[in-house]
Amino acid sequence: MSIHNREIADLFDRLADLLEIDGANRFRVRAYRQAAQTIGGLSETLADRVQQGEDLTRLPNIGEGIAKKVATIVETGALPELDALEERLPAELSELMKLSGLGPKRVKALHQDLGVETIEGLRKAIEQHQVREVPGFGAKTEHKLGERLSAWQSEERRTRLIEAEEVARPLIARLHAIDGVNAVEIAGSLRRRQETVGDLDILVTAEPDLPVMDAFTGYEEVGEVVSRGDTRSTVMLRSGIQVDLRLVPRESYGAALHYFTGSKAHNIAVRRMGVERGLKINEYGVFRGEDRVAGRSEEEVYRSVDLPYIEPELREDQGEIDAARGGRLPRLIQIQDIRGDLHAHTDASDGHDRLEAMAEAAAERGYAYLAITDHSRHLTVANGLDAERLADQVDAIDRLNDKLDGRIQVLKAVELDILEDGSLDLPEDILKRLDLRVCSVHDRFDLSRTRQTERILRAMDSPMFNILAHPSGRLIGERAAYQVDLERLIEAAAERGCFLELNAQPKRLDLTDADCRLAKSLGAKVAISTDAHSTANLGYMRFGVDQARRGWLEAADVINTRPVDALRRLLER
DNA sequence: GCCGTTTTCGGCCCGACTGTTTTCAGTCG
Repeated sequence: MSIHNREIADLFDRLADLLEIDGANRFRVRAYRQAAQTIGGLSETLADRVQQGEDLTRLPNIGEGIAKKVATIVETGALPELDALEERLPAELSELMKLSGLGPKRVKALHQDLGVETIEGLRKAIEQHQVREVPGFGAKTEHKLGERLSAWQSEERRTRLIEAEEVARPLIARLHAIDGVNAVEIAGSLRRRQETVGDLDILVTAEPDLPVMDAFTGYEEVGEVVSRGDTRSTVMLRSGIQVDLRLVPRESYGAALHYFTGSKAHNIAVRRMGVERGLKINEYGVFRGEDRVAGRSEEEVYRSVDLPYIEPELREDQGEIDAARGGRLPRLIQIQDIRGDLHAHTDASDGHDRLEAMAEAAAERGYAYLAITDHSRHLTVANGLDAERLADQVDAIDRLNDKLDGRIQVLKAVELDILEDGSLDLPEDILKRLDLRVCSVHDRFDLSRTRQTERILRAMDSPMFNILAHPSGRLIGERAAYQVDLERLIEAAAERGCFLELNAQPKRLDLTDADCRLAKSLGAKVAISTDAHSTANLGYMRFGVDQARRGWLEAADVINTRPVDALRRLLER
């Protein structure tokens, strides 16, 4: 099996870590990190491209040297330069650098002076008060490191977007309530709508001398005040989420929002464009010499480097700057473009609400259609429907549609299990009575990549197959994706006139942003669906749309932006 | 180590906060 992009990127990240500890040229270190970022963000499988003899130097941040190293990794699975370095420096030192407060210089000092090689070794050194004796360290640093070490090991996980929003909401409200505060904005990865966020970044603009920092560090959910200054403070909430607050004057709003939204790589790229134009871009504005020439709005910042506004979801330095420069930015899909939901359950299987209630709720959202997709018989834990019960539901939907009088169309559908041998869970005669069939894998996640891929491809061969639901099966932070060749599935879907679901459940968000880009590049269209198990769940649609935006999708790339007639035509195979 | 409508060599984003320092290095975002 070929090596994943993520694994290649990790090798370069580890190489960068150890080189940094070793005191190598910092720009060389950065080059490896940038290469790792490029590789990690690719939607195509790099190993396949290498094997096809493709020239990797076409990729940003990949030159002759790194291209050669990638080829070696693909061929042998190893990076010789990293192996050589690990002869001299323990590999786990790069783990130590992940601890907040420890960078390359301090890790090197701990290693050289105390012989610390592992996390466990650091713990012992702290307990024996050896760390405070190392030059550059002191008792206070030692104490803080000890505290962070315990907290860090108990949980080191990113927070899902929906939970981060819930944590942010009351804090935002508290800051808003301060008299004289102009704006409170969520920035960072939450604003970029990344599926998980590491910390929360909040930007405040206010008149001078307001008690903003007091309100922030005094918030009742704060566990530890990590740092506190006049313009920037960091706290750790009791929930384990770190929050950074940045306070700037009103005229810096746009520059600060841009700076604080990131991503870091995007900011660097924009600032570099500034340098080329003789401008200095920081969080206070855009400057030519001493003169501020822009910074009130993000648009101004972009305009100063001759770029159009770039949506936050695109700011990953994954080609958006080039696209902006060339006038090729996508017109990202918006929530208002969505005309219906194609995956929803009722209490006939494992949903909470009745058919009528689901239809009403969808109509209230302004949808033109809602597909009812209860589970099929094989999924017994979800009370899956057999042919008979499904036939009853089909009749019930017909009656309901008559009653609804065109306010919304309820589509007759099913979420059909793909069985282990690739056959579908219900006979064709009942499936033919449906408007569409959403198909999914709910068991045997352990199949080999080849068998899992063939299983789904075989299912797609059936003319009954319309949409592949939650294509990877992952649950963010809980369950990894099953092994499958998604690229082949996407190609197959495009060839056969099938579609891929972007499941909008906040813990699924399956497809990923990179998968969406891959689907678009291979000409496959996507259905953004909530997989709602209650009327409230229909509101998850916005998370799916956000993920699609991160995947550069436009309304035309998504089938449930179509009116119902056009949708029906698309579903004919 | 990468990169170039100025450049194939000489640059490489920018500032805040902390702790250990007597003026700044290290770390972080």
